[in-house]
Amino acid sequence: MEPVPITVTKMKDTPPTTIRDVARKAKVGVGTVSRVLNDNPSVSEKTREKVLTAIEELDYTPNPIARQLSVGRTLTIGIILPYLTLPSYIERLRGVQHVLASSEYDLVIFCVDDPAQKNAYFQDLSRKSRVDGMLIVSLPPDDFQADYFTRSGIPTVLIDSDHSKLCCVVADDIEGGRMATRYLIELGHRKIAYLTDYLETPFHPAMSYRYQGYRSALEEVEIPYNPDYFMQGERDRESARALAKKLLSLDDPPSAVFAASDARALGILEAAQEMKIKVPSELSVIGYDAIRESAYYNLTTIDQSLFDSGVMGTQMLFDLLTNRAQPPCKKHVPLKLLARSTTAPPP
Amino acid sequence: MEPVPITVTKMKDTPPTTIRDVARKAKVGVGTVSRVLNDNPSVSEKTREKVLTAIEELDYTPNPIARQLSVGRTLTIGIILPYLTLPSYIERLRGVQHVLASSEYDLVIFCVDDPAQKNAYFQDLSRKSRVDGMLIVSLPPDDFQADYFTRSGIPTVLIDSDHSKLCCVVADDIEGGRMATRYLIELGHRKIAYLTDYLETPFHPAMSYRYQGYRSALEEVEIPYNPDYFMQGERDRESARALAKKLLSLDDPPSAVFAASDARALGILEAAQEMKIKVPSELSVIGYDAIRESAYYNLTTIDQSLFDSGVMGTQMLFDLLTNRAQPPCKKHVPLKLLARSTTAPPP
DNA sequence: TCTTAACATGGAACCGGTTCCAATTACTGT
DNA sequence: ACAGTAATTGGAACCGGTTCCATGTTAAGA
Repeated sequence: MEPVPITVTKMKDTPPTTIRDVARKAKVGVGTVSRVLNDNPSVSEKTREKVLTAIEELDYTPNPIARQLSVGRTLTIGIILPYLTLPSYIERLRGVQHVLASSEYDLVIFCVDDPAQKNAYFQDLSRKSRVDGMLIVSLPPDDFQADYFTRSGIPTVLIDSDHSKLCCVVADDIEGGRMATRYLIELGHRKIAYLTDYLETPFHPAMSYRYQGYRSALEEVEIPYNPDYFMQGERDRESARALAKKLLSLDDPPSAVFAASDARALGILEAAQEMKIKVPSELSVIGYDAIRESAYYNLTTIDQSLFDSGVMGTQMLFDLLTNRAQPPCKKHVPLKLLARSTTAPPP
Repeated sequence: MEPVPITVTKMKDTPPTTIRDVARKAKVGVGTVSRVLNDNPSVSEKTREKVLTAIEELDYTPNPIARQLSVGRTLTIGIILPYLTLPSYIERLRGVQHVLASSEYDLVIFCVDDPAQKNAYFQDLSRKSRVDGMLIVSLPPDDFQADYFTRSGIPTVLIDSDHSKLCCVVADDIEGGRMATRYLIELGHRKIAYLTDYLETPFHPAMSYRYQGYRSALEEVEIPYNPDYFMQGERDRESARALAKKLLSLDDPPSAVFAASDARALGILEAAQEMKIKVPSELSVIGYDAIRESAYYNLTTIDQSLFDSGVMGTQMLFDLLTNRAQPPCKKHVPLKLLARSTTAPPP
């Protein structure tokens, strides 16, 4: 139908304008053109004018790759993160993005779908795509991999995972678990259930730390641990709902549930609703993460500052890049209990 | 506390190994090393062995930037998309990522927070970060900007927006709106409300196309348009809930609501629940987008294949890159009505 | 055994910038 | 007017790869 746009094809074959073309046109040396491009003050106003005119006339655009090669920096940072399904990853990504937007750095993302890919990225990344620095979200490297990062000389920051040799930004998950449990205890609960991931095959260990916090808070006030109140399952809402139903059908059901993630907590709320159990008067529910949706349901939860963790990680990476910091170093993101309306004293 | 890891600093200053170092060590020419690196068959097994050993011993990693400069390709594609808050953007991003993961291309993302930034990216992008191709999600370029993309020679594909000069992957929003409305009509509804964004200041025009589809479906069966049944508001769930309450409190409330997005539809479901209006027996609700959550609530909705649109856009971009296609070209993503359980004949 | 083609290899030139050094020009003070 | 210093400027060398061409080697064919 439409005529093939010949001009486009022609343009592609035109050799691109280089800095030497500009220099020739402006009758100056390439060095001078380069100085103009980089706002070097030692260029006279007259010459600068000439060069700018030539640039304009030739519609010249400097080639960033060539620049990168000669200055040795790519002005790019990479981020490795799990497949973008969970809101928590996205929230952290947004934090990273927020800091980068006001910098001159670009962000290239590597999504990890499966463990094999994780290893591939971890061990082979710098070969294919040179970045000035690297952020890794929620994916703990093993010793060998950590060593690779150190050795490769690429500044690296872990967000939401931990390694003694690297810089990292983590939440104190033990403390978070303790915080949530203590809050329920303070409200007067003693029958407190815990709903979590499978601990034995942890995707990453945060869940088991939260569990430790839970156990320790119980011990503090000498509430005996009741294995019936401990449930493991998939990380999605659906399976949490099923588990919660089992839990609430016990002969002696808990008066409060601590869910290791908000997604699960929402599943519990639904189970309660279906079983006509009133929240919070008959059952208290506390979540973990403070995802956006949690606000919407007025879920009491532990806010682990997801967005801020992205911000902090990126700033830490900048500190590494400018030699204001040296690995290893470790920062904790602040934890905050958001007491909303799914928790109350027991009946 | 911890001793400063001196080794790290030392490493950084070590000049990196180059292809010439390898050539010297293996006692071959640089060309040969390059051929080994690129699996060029015209290298004898013996020489290849020698080179590989040298690479191993020197722990050599080729510099991708240098490679990019000489081959003239960056193996990177860029994506411009709105701030990552809406699930629909993320879903499309995942589609893009899915295709890229099995390719040799990297993805660099540019998030647009505000209109000024959009313009900045649109007009200045190729200067700072050379990419081989560009994907643009949901952000329609004006004529000037479209021209810039054509002129710059960077293959560009629009996803979820449209321009006569560029390649694009779009959903037929008029048809989608018609589809949803027709479905309600077929169920027997005649009092059908429409809940949408503010149409007069459209972030992008899809919403108003859906509205056109809605109107046209009504006309087909000569149902007069009732302005009371038309409501505009913010794009979030909360405001949809408020609007829905107004709508359902009318003297003659609608028997069905078509929401221009799933987020809104969920808000409507909540409003109905609060007002003790049974869905679907007393009220039918249909959404748009088929976000993940919608499945969870069994929401009837129009599936506009968000993930697939990312996939298709990326494939189209590859076609451009390999000259298998020429702009402009246009593809429609398939639309599918997901009849789930929030719709039924009117009472 | 000699010719010829196929194969393997070294290395200069190139990609398009930056940077540094030497050379030129402009300006200062006496 | 002139030395001495500061401000500009040109351009070669460099960043680290790829590619092409000329050359040397080997194997096949007559």
